[in-house]
Amino acid sequence: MERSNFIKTIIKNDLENGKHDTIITRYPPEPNGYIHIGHAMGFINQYYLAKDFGGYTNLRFDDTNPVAEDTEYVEGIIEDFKWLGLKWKNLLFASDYFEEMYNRAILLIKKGKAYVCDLSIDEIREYRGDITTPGKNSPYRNRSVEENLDLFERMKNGELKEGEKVLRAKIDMASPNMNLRDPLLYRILYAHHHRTGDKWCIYPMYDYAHSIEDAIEGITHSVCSLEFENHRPLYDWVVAECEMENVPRQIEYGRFNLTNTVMSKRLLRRLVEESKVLGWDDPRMPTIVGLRRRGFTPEAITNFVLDLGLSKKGGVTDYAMFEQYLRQDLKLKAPRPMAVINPLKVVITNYPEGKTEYVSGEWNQEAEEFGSREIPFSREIYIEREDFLEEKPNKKWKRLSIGLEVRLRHAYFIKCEEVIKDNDGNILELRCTYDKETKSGSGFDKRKPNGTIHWVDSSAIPAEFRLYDALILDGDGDFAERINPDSLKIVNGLVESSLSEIKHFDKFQFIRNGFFSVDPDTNLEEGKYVFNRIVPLKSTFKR
RNA sequence: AGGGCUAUGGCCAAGCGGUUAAGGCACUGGACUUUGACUCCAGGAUCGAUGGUUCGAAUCCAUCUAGCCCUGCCA
Repeated sequence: MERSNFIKTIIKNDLENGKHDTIITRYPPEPNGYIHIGHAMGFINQYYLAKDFGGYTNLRFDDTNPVAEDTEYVEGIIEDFKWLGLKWKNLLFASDYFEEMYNRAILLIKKGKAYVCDLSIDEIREYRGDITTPGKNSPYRNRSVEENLDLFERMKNGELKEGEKVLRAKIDMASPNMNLRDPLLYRILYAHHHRTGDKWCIYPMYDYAHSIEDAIEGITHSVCSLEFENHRPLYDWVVAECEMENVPRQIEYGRFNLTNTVMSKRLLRRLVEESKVLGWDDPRMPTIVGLRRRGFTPEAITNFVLDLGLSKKGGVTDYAMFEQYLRQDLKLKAPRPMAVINPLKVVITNYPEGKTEYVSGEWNQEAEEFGSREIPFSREIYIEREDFLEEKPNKKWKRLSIGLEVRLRHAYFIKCEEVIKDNDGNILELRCTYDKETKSGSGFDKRKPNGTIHWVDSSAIPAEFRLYDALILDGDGDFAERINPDSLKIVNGLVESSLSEIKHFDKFQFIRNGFFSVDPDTNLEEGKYVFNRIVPLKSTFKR
């Protein structure tokens, strides 16, 4: 709890002043789609806000619009939040309170604070006025309490058609805050609700429902994003006029965005529907299912969100910051085997044919508990094509070139003697010699190699590597025109044979290549190995 | 009669009248290195602008500028 933010300050004060003894927050997703990292940020913050102060959080589905919502989504959302390691005291639904909301609406009517309005949707819009001109009172605004009660009853009983009438709060048609111009409280909807079925045909609107939900649950701090700031007066109005016992305080924070991606359900849906990505769980998607498949861990996401902080300013955070949290998380957790993504064959001419020896390599030199494995080494090996240039381009070049000697990690120094090319000049293979004296671990220090490169031998397993890049390119303007056509590259390479028994979602740091996660497309029986690159390693290498 | 909100180095973000204005990411040097990784060291802002209050202001006041949100029977 070292890092402070304005909401923590508020909570701390409320605790010190004795306004509250326990802090209760809530996260209220609408079950109408998949959640993304922006939602995760919301819940993670609410969760730790309460937890850090000894309180708790409720997960409450805001299911007041049956037209858009579905049980399928609530299950998906729960699964995603569980995977993130989030915990909630109560799993609730706005629909749990429909009865209570209905009763409070009647109270409002009796107090003369709400009325049934017959205006059509277009008329309501017209009467509302606009930003600079005050609205006009609805001609139905002054109906008697008895008439309102009767009409509202008939709305509830299904005696009216959709759109025929609505229940409205009686506040102020001239308010500069549009939300206070007699906002709608209930509308008629003959839609099947995923939980209440056909029991109701009137459904409460967000502003009315949300306030009551929070109050019923005794939420102390109702945290939401900035766009609800203008709704706060209405939120407070509902809580007060409905005479709710608990008075929650709504606090708004700025949402965060990440560079090189999009964070809106609408846009994400478009990517899926227009087949710009393979689905909601495409590893390029910022959805939780996407990030998970890509290989991001709950710890990396949580630490990132917590360190990001919270403010009223929102903003766009560098994707690089997010990547760094993944590297930090996996640094000591992932074994570090060798994989060659773009193989170039190397024949070690002075190594005996048919011979295979085993060299020892620790799985992770920064985490000894991983131990080590024996890596087969033989006459034919493969190195990364990018690790060879015929001529050393500059003094900084720390890889292989003709006449140069490099260390094969965990094995021997090899020296490039000859390049074999086809008729078009493409490099087919390299002929090298090795020096038996230089074996790793032998303590050989007579010469310094030109660098250390990774390799695999001919027992390596063919594998598919999926390399991801920014989904959305930098720039302004329509995001559709900034979709990166090269956000996914699929290449075929090799991984060392010790990875034969991997499981889906296993994570590795392939030496010098980056962090990878085993994709669920992997099928060992079929010999199909698929690795997603989560993030590359940082590099100061410049050509 | 429009209202609400925001403004601290490239990006997040602490700071709440007296600090050499935290920290992370990014970037640039350098050390180390069997990953050009990791780790370690070094490097940058006077706080949107302008006035004012004060012995003293990023922190208080005024004005201005820029950006975001609000006119769904969505949430």
